[in-house]
Amino acid sequence: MTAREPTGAELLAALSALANAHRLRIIGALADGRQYVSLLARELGMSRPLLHMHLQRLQAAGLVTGELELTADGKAVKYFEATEFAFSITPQAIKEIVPTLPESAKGRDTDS
Amino acid sequence: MTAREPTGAELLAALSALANAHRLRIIGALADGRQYVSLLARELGMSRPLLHMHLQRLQAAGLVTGELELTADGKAVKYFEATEFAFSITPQAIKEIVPTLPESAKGRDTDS
DNA sequence: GACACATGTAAGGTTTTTCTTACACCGGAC
DNA sequence: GTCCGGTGTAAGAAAAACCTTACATGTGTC
Repeated sequence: MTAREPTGAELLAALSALANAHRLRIIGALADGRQYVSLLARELGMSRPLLHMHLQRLQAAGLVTGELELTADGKAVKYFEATEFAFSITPQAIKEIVPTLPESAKGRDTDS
Repeated sequence: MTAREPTGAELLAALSALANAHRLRIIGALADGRQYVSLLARELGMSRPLLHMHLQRLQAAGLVTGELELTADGKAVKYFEATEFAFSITPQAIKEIVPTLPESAKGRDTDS
């Protein structure tokens, strides 16, 4: 089930996206199933624009996916759901992805 | 071997601490074994004060531990090592720690 | 038409994080 | 004493993240 080991950039993006209490609650709320933005905002007690921003951040990291749908009565509603990610975070795992981090070639030894 | 499931605050602190390329490299460098600050700074190509700050952040999250030692020639050197943390990050795991997040009782819907 | 409810986004301010520079201390070697 | 290498920390600027308010769109209902 483990799709593929993430690259350094991907892991960093995921960790950054999850390093926020609001976004953890969003993922927690979506763990059961998909939900649309306005209702999710009411459930979580946050403003729509704020939720929108956090969802963008989570989607950019590949942690959630959004899909715009049209209900029977013609309303446009955007449903989000959590992707089935699974990260194992250990010192050893981090050590292995460090070489794939961006600008990891930056810390060159003293070439002077 | 899994010591104990982290609380929401602990997980959030760990994720926040790991959401940084420098700190990932620090953990990666310490995955092999302990090292002292000045040498680690040279290896990673960053200034001592900056490394000091990042180590403080990692230590505050419980991801590294520091120990001040005196070498045979009387120098005071501070060694850091990575703790043996292991986090499994999945939507379901996040859902379970959400209730233990600080101020999680804030956005509570009208229980009615 | 006005209203309710869904979407999105831009502007702006506040707060947090990040990083550099500069300073302080201690102990051994020259 | 001066130099070197280790420690720590404070001040302040720069950058990024966070959040609110306000505005824009569209559709169905009254």
